[in-house]
Amino acid sequence: MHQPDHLKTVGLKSTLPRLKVLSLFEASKQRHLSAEEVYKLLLASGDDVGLATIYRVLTQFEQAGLLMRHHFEGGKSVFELNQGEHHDHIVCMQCGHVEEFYDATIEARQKKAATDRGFTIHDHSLYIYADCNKPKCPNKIQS
Amino acid sequence: MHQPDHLKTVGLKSTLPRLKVLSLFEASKQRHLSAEEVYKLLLASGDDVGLATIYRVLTQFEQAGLLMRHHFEGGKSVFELNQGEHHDHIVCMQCGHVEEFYDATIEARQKKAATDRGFTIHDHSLYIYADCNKPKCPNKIQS
DNA sequence: ATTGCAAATAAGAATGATTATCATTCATGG
DNA sequence: CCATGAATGATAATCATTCTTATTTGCAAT
Repeated sequence: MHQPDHLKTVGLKSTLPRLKVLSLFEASKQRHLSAEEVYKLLLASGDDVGLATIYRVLTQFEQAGLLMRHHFEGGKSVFELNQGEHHDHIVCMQCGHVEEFYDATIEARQKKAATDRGFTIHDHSLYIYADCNKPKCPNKIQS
Repeated sequence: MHQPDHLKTVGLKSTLPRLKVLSLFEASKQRHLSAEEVYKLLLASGDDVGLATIYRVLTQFEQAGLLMRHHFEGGKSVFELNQGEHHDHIVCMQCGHVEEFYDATIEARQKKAATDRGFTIHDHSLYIYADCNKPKCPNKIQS
């Protein structure tokens, strides 16, 4: 998926903490992780990386375009691997399950809404909050 | 705009702090206010309401449907009067200027995206981050 | 291999937003 | 008017995040 020196190609030195964080995102079943979750997962696998470093590295990865930051409800940021294609999110308010979707019409209408008002669009965030109605939905938010 | 006992109709006692906060939103030129801003504006007009009360009242108003809470970038919540019609927001990243818009197509496509995946939609948030390109844009975020 | 220095790290203090606590005060029904 | 429960305000607590600082590391040039 990544060359060992992929970090260098984005202008970051290949340090152990950064490699650990990156491979965690590549290996994890959960696409969306918060700083706290990354911290705990690394701890659990024996890699004791300071929480401050996690925050720094996540921010660096975001700036480098490796990760994408999302502000879901709840005041904490979650990150996901930026694997090319843009998409928006549907979040289940019961179990926290996240599904991604992309709708070209929505994208186009957004651009139009912005340019019609003289704005130059930089970015946008669209989150749909819903119930997933899955039988497996544990009906509680996973922290 | 509001009957004097409008608060009662939503199950809240008509207390001074609540009336102050409500009329601030009704009077203010800025539709979007944070807790801190409400606090300072009330202070400035001689009404010394505790910050904790502001937070409490804003949350109560949100639950009562009087106010709508938004999570813009920057980690703090902003509130606006819930005056019926739903709309989304374009936020200028330079000056913080906010404009509202409504696009029926976007709304419809969102509903479709959710139901197509078996979700029951509860709510959504769509923020477009952009440059407003206004000559008056002071090119810095207003805190 | 050694040195030097910028970059990176860990630890914890500091910050900013928000919530919890709790004694006091207030609003409202009777 | 008065009791009673709700609301308030001052303050402490909490939570996520950022900053500070001392220390360590990467790595290129000796």
